[in-house]
Amino acid sequence: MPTIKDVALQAGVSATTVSRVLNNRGYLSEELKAKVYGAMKELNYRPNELARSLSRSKSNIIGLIIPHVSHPFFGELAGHIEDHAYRNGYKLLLCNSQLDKSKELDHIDMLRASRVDGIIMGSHTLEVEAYNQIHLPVVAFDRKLSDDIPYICSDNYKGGLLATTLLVDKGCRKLAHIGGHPHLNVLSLERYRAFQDIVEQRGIWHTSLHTDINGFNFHEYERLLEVLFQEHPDVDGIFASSDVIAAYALKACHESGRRVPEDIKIIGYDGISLRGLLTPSITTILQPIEAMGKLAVDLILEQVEGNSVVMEHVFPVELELGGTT
Amino acid sequence: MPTIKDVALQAGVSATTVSRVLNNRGYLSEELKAKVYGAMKELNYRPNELARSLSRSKSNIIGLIIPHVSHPFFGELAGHIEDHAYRNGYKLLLCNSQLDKSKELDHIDMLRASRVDGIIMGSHTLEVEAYNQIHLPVVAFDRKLSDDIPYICSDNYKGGLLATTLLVDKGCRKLAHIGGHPHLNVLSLERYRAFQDIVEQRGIWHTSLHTDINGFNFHEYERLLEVLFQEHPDVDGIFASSDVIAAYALKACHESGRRVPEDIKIIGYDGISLRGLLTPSITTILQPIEAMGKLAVDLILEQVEGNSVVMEHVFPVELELGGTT
DNA sequence: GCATGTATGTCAACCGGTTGACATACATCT
DNA sequence: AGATGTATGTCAACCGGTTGACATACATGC
Repeated sequence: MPTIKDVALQAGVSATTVSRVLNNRGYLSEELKAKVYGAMKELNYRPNELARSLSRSKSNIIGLIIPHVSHPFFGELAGHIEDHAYRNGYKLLLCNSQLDKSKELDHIDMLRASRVDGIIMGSHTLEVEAYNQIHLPVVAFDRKLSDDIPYICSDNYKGGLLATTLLVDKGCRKLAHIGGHPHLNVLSLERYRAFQDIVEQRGIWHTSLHTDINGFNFHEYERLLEVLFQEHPDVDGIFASSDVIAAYALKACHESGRRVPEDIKIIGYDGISLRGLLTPSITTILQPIEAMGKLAVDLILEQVEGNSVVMEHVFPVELELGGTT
Repeated sequence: MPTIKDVALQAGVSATTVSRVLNNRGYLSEELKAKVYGAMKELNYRPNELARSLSRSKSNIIGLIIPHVSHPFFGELAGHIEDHAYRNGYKLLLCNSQLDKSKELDHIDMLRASRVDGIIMGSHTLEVEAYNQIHLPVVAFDRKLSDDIPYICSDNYKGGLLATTLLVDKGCRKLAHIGGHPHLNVLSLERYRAFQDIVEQRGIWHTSLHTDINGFNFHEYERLLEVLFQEHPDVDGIFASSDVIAAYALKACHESGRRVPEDIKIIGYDGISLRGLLTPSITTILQPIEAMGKLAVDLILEQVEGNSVVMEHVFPVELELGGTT
């Protein structure tokens, strides 16, 4: 690959001048610019971003750590993040943590070594201390990591309220909740808190199952549903904390001869675009995924520019009625 | 962030020595290593990968260009590629082309400027010439770009054969094929060729619709199905060139009161893991997505190491019977 | 006639590592 | 005693850009 010196030679100017043209600094005649750009084109020259990043101490790379891109929710989120980063001249380094602590730590280390300008954490299986030592712009999804790491989430409590209320109002009397492990300190647990508040307040029978709602091991969901129907065959309403789980619940109902929504009702959470693909389409709580991804990038950029940012970003949720309620 | 000089100072050795320890070059006593590693730990030091990459002329980054990660097939593929790249000490720079020529070109340019060690092309909307000018290790999915760019695909013709034969054998007499645009020079068109060969050979009525099978605009699929059922309400078999399209076909059938598989049969292609989520689960042609992603990374690594590689990699496909046939 | 703005050039330091060349010193082996 | 292996050090060049300092020269305005 040609270097700036090759371009300088070709154009008959100095390397400094080429750099000036490249960065539009100082006085530059149209003539000179044409000459330099011409030489670049002839040599098919691209400035070495590694060298630029090194001398500027800025890589224009954002790191993204999520459980796994193959999970529909995170795939969509990652897609929006890449789109928005690209529009702002940033590149995206993608990391799947697979919800494995050592992998997540490795990835954080690697991103720091790569001198990314910031990290978006969609996975956070570690202790808060680990995140405080990053010393880089960070944005977290769905978890408050510390007082100076901004976080983005949907209005989880409200979403849980809407979902549970709908099930109860539609006549469900034996409710099951399927959500994340309580020991993971994520904000989506608020959905469960809302569920509990409603069922207890209305005196409704309920049970709750826990799993990795952001995991990628979909077979676990199938087993979970099996267990649920075995232990509580007369459950008539399920609030699943992700659309993927809701989809598996729907499938389990079909396979066990339960009619949805007549015998049992199901509501999910997330609003992944694949929700419309199912029959019946699942009732769900919509999170504004695109806006959330876009904001994550913006919050990194603001921090990169040294601006102070608001720490808490709660996005409104919306109930979307489908055919499962 | 501390530099190698800070570590050297802290450990009371020279920067060269620290670099030696870091890269395990020359004679090093355990004592010295302990001293240097101790200093690194104290300072929370991470070598600057930008500087290393620059001086080694090797970034350990692989670029991946796909239509969009939010498309389930490419999300899964990207997931496996990241997993395997990570295991080999490589990082992944993710790019969504959105099947837009200028975006794809921009991304190629950007990856070249970032001095990635290789590019995996899952999107290729440009003319072959554009790819020949990359002058970097490249691997393509589902398209032969030139004589020296290795490519990976499934046995498309065989897949098309299996799919079409199944529909015919199960009694379908009015077949529709939904696949990619013929002007895109992709190998998946072989699926259509197999379809044509079978239906013509057996003298079966057929029609064909074209769309961006790798696109992300799922609403287009809905419109397409609407058109199909309006123009040919008596179609009794659909071969969709992706599972996502098959899923939309299934949905359209449900909504229009068609019974699947009694009134109409559907078969997809890809074998995305979400296929099991639908009811009935869709019959499909399985591609070994994980193995294909893994090979893409391996082919880049082989080229990076200067080894010659086999150019054509056709993976076997498998028919998976679901409930839609 | 001098200040100011425009247009280009050279030189060297710097970003943070890597690497080859060379020096030194001690231990061991023959 | 000399060769060889082990262990560390210094120095400088290099990767490919960026940037500040400084020099020069011509045009224009007052």
